[in-house]
Amino acid sequence: MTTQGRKTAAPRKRRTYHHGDLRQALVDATLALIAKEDVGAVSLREVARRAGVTAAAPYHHFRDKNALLAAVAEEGYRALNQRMEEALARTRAPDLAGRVRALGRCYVSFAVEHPAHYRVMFREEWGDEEKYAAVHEEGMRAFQRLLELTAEASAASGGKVDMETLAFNIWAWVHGLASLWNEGPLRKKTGSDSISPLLERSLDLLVMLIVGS
Amino acid sequence: MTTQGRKTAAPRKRRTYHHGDLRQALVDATLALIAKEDVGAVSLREVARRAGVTAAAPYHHFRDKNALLAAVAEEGYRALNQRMEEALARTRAPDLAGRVRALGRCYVSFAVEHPAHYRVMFREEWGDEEKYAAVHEEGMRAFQRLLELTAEASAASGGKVDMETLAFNIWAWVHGLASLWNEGPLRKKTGSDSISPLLERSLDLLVMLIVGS
DNA sequence: AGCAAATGTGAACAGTATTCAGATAAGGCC
DNA sequence: GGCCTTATCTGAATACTGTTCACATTTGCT
Repeated sequence: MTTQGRKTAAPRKRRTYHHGDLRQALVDATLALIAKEDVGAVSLREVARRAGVTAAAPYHHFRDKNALLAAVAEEGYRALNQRMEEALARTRAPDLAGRVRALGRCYVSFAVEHPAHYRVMFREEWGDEEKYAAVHEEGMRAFQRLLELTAEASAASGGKVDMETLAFNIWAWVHGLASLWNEGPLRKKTGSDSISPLLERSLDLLVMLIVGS
Repeated sequence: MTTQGRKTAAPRKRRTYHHGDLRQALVDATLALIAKEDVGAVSLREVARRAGVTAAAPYHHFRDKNALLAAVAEEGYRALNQRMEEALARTRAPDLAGRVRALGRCYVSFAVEHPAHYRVMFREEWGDEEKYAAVHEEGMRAFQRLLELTAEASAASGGKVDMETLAFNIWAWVHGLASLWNEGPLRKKTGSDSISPLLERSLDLLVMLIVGS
């Protein structure tokens, strides 16, 4: 890759031959790398280096580089799910609109506060459900939470719009918002360094659509 | 990367020492590669090989690998712009809703029909406006087209929603739809192999929001 | 204590981006 | 035509990468 003066230093000396919790250390190091550069800039060797271990060691914990990235994605989904759960529990306006707001706000906030995690969560790689079953399961759980809301909305509208279509579109909406913010275009065009103002106005529109359908 | 038996054959013999139009040949080869695998699977050497040239030759046409990808992105934006222009011209229901439909349909169709191009267009890399000015300019042109529509919509609503917020949200919406389709989740959850049905229902919702705002 | 399984090391292989000096062709100028 | 500057391409070199392998070291179980 870039021929910058990457510190090729040997891994830090460990006192013990065995690391202790290499698996998590690798996941953490990976996350740190993605955050600093890009998911494409992650090299297994650099990850191993940061964990204080040689390049071959990770293969005792992950089938290959993709499996390591999948573990990061899985961790991301788990964190998102937990956050969504908390957000729903904490909502003091538990009517439909209030919960839609809470969920949407929570989703976008997560993506914007953890762009590294978020980017890894959406990769074509995880399309193979058998190979990456864990990623799929956590992802499904999040979507399910959304479906519960749109089922209500759909029923309230007398079934004019079916719940799946509604769920797909809300998902696309917030995903697009988060992605375009993280990838740059929106952040650049708004000039702001916080997505909050735009997010709140967007939630207004979103609620408008839901109750008006 | 993968240790599959990649054909490491030497570049095809050319009659002429100079290629003729290496630059475009490289862009085309890159596109073909992205389409077959992923943007991460593009190697400059393989691109050069397919163009029948050695690994160092591309450096006379592009500063580095990123510059080559940027050229692909730029070409993508140009194609999208042209398509949007045609779509607007061809619309036989030129009222606001009709044009929003046309533009949205055209945007998502492009992204779904050219996932390779589309994926390259949205990379954080191009954030540096000075380095990748051409990419930015073409991207801006597309957004401008959208702003014209939302300006009308905003005015029609008596300014209840400002045109930029509206533009951002419509963009996020269609971008999310296209991305989630291309990355897999939506394609998988709908079970369909065409986005058309979902797209049309989504456009219904989109129009509902616009005229109802 | 002893042994099998889990976890680490080093060296190897094939592939990658990028640079550089030198070879070859094209195009303008006399 | 001849000549020379510039653009383009080659080959070899450097420093990376993912992955595999035989082997070393611990740990946990009996």
